[in-house]
Amino acid sequence: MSTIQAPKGTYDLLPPDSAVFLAVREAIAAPARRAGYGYVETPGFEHVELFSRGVGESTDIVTKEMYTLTTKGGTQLALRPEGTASVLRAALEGSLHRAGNLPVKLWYSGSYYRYEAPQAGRYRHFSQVGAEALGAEDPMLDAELIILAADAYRALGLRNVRLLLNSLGDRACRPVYRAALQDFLRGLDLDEDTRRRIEINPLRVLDDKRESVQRQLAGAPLITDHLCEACKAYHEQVREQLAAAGVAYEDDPRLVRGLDYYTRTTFEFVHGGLGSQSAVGGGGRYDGLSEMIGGPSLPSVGWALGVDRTVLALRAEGVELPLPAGTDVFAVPLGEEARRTLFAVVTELRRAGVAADFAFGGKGVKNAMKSANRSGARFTLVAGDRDLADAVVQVKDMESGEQTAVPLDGIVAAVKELLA
RNA sequence: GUGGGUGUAGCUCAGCUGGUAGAGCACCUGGUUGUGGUCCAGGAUGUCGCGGGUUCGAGUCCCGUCACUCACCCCA
Repeated sequence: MSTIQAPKGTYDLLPPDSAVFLAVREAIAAPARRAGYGYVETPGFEHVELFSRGVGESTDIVTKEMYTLTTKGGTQLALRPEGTASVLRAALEGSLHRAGNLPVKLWYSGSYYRYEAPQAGRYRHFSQVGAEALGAEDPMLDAELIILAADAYRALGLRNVRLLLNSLGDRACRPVYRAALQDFLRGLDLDEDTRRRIEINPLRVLDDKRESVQRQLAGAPLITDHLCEACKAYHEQVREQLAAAGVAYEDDPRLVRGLDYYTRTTFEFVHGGLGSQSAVGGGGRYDGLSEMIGGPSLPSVGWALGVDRTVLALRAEGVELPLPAGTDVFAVPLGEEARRTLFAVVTELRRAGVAADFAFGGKGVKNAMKSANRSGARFTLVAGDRDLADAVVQVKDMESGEQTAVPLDGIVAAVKELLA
């Protein structure tokens, strides 16, 4: 046991579990890639202002959850707490929006950092896969993204993911609603922190999970009743497309997300198996974000799905992903000459596309066979002096236990044939 | 930041009102001079989180401390 441990709130991905994470990442990204989303990768840290202006000065993320650092030159940087602002910044900086092909569709996968008290499903270093579609105001685009996410969860075999849907309105109708909500909230019996939140970001009070607060919110004005005609029509079209695609959703007029940049469509995928957390993924439209970080008007929509939380959800549902075997063939040599010969065969097999491994370390046969068994290989190649004298290799089927001699000079083709 | 729970073998954990540490699994060796998974026989393994105190004696009681974990807040 080493004295130095991983920092609080972080985790290592080790075999065999790491294979599940890899598969989840791949499964979440796959639908987006098929839908024309290109891969984007941005730095792990950015200028602090990107997040303070983008994500919002009043959000928890910016006020208390960012890892910030000052460079030797005095530049204020922050480890990225989320992906959208970075991706938008990168797209603007790379002028992707001027290539004349809107929307710009991008997907990404990476690590994010928030300084929070860790608990089940919530880490200081976490992993998410995201997709963003920049520069188009089209309800079908909102629907496309939601469908892609829903399809990703379905492909993974998750059955109990629920989709919550809401619209937060736009520049025209949100301020009116905001004021109405503030009026209502000011009349409630709330603690000091929450009262402050009423003035800064009243919508987020709706998100408070405390029973004492929720009870008082029963009669709160709903955004749904305050949407302008344009927003109402837009939202209706998103819902229509989801229904047409067979994606089940629940209208949740209380759904508010923790980032300030959302407008109109917002959604959250929730799951009951994550401890006290519920969101496995979420996103929405952010028509004003580009301007907030100094860019042109670029109405956009996107989501980010948590990889670790998706893994938790899979575990909670008892879903076992079909993971490809790591090793197809395992070679067990007996003696020095056989070591050289079989090592060459293993190299050849790998070059021919067969996952092959070798008994390293000069272990005894019994031990080497044990390694072969643990590798999960379908076949084991065994060879010693006797076999080499006959120019053959013993090919053992690890399921049936049957073993047959195969000529050495046709071994790769023969093994490929057996695996086909 | 605040509260609860837990720290004993590689892993999961047992250890009652204090008497010098245990199980299952995993691991290793042999039964099988060149064969795994099953079976049988045998074997190794611990600063009982750390520091202090009480005691003839502490894994067990007391104090402190650290770590992990869950929950509040918030979110992926």
